[in-house]
Amino acid sequence: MHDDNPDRRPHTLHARIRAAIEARILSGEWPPGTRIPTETELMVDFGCSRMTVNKAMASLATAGLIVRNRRAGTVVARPRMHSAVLHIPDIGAEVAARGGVYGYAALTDELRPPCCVHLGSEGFHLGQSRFVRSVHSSDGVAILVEDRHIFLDAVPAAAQADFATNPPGPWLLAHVPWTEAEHRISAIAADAAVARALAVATGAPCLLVERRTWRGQETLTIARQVFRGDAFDLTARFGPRPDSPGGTTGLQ
Amino acid sequence: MHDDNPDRRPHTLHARIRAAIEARILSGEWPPGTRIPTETELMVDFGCSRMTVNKAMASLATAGLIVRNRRAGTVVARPRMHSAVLHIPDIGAEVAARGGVYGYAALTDELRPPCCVHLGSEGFHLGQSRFVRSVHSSDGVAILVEDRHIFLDAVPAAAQADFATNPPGPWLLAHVPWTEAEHRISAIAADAAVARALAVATGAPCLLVERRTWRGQETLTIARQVFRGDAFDLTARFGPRPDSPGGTTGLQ
DNA sequence: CATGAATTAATATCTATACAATAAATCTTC
DNA sequence: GAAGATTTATTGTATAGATATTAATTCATG
Repeated sequence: MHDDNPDRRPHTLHARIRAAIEARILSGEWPPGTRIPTETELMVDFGCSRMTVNKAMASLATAGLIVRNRRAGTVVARPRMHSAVLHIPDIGAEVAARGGVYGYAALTDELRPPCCVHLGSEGFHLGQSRFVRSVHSSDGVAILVEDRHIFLDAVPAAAQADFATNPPGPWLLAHVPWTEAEHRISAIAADAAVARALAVATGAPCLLVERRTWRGQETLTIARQVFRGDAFDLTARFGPRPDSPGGTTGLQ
Repeated sequence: MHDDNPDRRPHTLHARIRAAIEARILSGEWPPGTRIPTETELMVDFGCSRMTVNKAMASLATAGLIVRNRRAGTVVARPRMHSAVLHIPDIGAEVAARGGVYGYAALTDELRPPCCVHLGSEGFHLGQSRFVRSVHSSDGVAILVEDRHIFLDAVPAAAQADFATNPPGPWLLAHVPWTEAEHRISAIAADAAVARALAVATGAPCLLVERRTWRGQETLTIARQVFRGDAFDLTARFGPRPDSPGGTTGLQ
C-alpha cells in the first residue's frame, strides 16, 4: 500500500487554507508583524464560507503562528521566547529576573568556512558559519560557556549582527523564526578549558546542553552550552496535552 | 482590575462542554477505554447544536484525551507514553531498544508515614507514601539510581503493586493518568552512596533528574533519578507549535 | 460457510446566517 | 483640542442543515 497522501497536500479545505498561510509565514514571505487578509477577504480568495476560513485561522492562532484581534485584524506572530515547552533559555533574562547583574563577553568571533561539524557521534556537512564563543556571568561569576555556530546560508542577517556585546541566543530568537529544535542534555566533567573559563576545578560536574535548531530542512544554528553544575538547572513543566504551560529555566 | 474569570469556568459553550467531559476523564469517572456519548446525545444533553459539541470534542481529540472513530464512536484515550514533549523516560524500554539486557533491582521498598518531603529548596507536606529505591542497569552496568515516592492518597492501587521485580515508573505510566509534570535537570557530583551504587568514582559527574507529577492539584509521585553522566543523556526534540513531534531519551 | 453487497451509525466537513464582543476610528460637544 | 459618545471593521461564537466519509453490521447469494 503506497502513501495515502503523497503530495503532502491536506485534502480538507480548512487544512489547505491553513497550510497555504503557514507556508507563506514559514517561507518568510510574510515576516512577523505582517497583516494577514481578513476572514472575509480570504473567504473570497478561497471561494468558501467564512466559517471554514475561521477554522483554519483559529488553528493557526492556537498554534501560535498568528495573533488575532477583533477589529484590529490578524498579524503574523513574532517568534516567542516562551512558546516552546522546554524553552530555549535566555540566560540574561534569567539572571535579571533574579536581580543579578548579567555579564556577557565574546571570546571568539569568526567566520568559519563550510565544513563538517560534529554533534555527538554524527558528522554533518554544513555551509559557512559565524562562530562565537562566549562566557555569560551572573554578578561577576561565570555561569556558562557557549560555543555557537550560526549558518549564514540560512540566516544571512547574522553576518552583520553585533555579537561583541549582545549574546547571539536572544538575537536569534528575536529575528529568526524556527520550526524545530533538539536539545541534548547530559552531565560532563569540566575539562581544562571549561574549568578555566568557569573558574571551577577540573573534573567538576557540568550540565552540557547541545542544541540544534532548524527551519524546515535547513539548520539555523548549533549551540554547545556548558553550565556550572552547582549554579544552574533546567526545569521543564508540562502536561501530557499540548495546551499546557511552557517550561522555565532556573539559576540555583 | 480583578480576575476576569474568577470561577475558572469557561464562558463559551464549547469550552464548558469540553471542560465537563475533561473533568470526568481526569477524575477517573470515565477511565481509559470508556465509550463517550455520541455527538447527537451530547447535543441533547447540553441543549445545543451538534457543531458546538463537535468543536469541543475536536479540541479534546487534538489534545489527545479522546480517540474518535467514524461509526465506532469516541472513547477515552489511554495514557500514552510518548505524548509528552519531553517524555518521561522508560529506562527499560530504552535499554531494550538498543539491544541491551535490562536489569532492575529494588534496594528499599517501604511505607513512609505522612511527612515533609524536600525537593530542591522547598518543603511539602504530603500524605503516606510508598518509597522505593532501585537501581537500573544495562548489560549488568548500573546506569541509574532512583528514589521514588508514590503517594497512596492519590494512587491507592500502588499499595498492592509489585515493585520488587517491576520498576514503578512504567507501572505508573500505564495505570495512572496525569495532568502535569515538572522535570528539574542538573549536573551533580556523585556522593559516596551514589558512587557505590553506580560503581563510579566519588565526584564523578552525574545527571540528576527530579520529577514531580500531578493529577489536578494532587501530587502523584516524586522521583529523584541519578544517571551516570558518561552513559546517559536526555534528548528533547520539539517545535514552537504544539503539533510537533515528541521527545526521546537516549543511552550513549 | 464464505464472500461480497447493502445498510447504517457515527464522525468530518462545509455552508449560510446571525448575533455578540472588542477595539479602532470617527464624530460631537464643550 | 480634549473628553466622551458613536460608528464600524473585525474576529468570536453559535445555530441549523447538508453532504461526505468511514467502518461496523447485516443481509443476500453462491
